[in-house]
Amino acid sequence: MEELQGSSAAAVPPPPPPPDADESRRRSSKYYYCNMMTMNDDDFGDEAADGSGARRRQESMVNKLISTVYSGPTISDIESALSFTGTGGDQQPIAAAMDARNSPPPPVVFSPEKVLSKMENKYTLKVKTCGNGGLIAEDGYKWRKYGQKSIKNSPNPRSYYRCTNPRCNAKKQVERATDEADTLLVTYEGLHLHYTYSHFLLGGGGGGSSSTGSKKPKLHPCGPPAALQEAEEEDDHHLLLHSSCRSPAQDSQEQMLLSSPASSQHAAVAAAGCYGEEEEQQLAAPDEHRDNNSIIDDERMNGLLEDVVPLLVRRPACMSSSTTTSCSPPAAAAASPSSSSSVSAWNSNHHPYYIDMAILSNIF
DNA sequence: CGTGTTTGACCGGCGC
DNA sequence: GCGCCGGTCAAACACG
Repeated sequence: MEELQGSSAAAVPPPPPPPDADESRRRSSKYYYCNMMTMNDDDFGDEAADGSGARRRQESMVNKLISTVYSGPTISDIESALSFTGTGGDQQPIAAAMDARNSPPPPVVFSPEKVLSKMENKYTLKVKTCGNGGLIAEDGYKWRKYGQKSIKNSPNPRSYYRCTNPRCNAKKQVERATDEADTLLVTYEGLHLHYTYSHFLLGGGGGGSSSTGSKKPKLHPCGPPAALQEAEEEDDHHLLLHSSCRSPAQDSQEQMLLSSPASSQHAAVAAAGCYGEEEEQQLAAPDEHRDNNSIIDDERMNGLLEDVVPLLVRRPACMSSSTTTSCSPPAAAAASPSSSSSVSAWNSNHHPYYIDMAILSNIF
């Protein structure tokens, strides 16, 4: 099992200290996670007894689950960070998100440029290559190489990649580890403000990759889940990125989320200026313009959707995993889209809160 | 012909 | 101010 490198540990803000040793123990306990997943109403005390129904209980459970087993920033944290307007201009966005968890939301004075710049962050992941020497950095995004540099004191050159989406500022640097020939150090910077390309492909019948799928798949193709499945079958050490592990059920979740007026991520993206003015208006009042499905389709075509949350938040550790088990839910769903068990489990909670179960399932 | 890669040049930050 | 270094640009090139 690959672990996040020290550099990544430095890049990713460490979780806040646990309130007590017992809490720390429980947080690190898989047993606790399992118990959380099987909690009944009694576990939530007043919240279960206030009569607000299963929805509230689900929200409570989800919030409690996240706040307990996932010490990193969450969707709501990102929202809080996006609306953060504190005077500490140097404050890291993730740190802001972390702080936001323990403080009431500040007044919303939105500044897209400021927020987007604040959201820039770097984190380094250690990625194993596959046996044939190729890179299995199937992170679901499409990268364009724009430079390569030989680095001092390093025998291996560093390659620079940029997301091909013109409205996305995500970048990454790839270099081979000096001490481990089969390991690549991938440094991500910036956010993807769009779907993963594999997400598109799920609905497109697979085969090929994105709009330029006919091109040769070199270092950073965005292979469809089917390709990932094949790769997985070929080599147990292949990496399966969360973003490449989307299941049809996830699509369903996202569509449901997007259909919801309370789609906070939509709001975040729209508010961040990632949509055009017309798009924002349509998002604000979709019923006045067209049905939700057409909106979703158009937005997919524009490549701008819920992926405002960086991989850092969504599950960076997945990349550092050398096994496929860490992504088992989506991987299983991708491998067997018709599997009712995996899909139902993955889609068991139709909830307006977009809880990426891959995050939870890969924490441990 | 469109798209992506390669690679030398250029630029800015930083230390001395 | 100078040189080093990392990051980016952009023209040339490769590929399907």
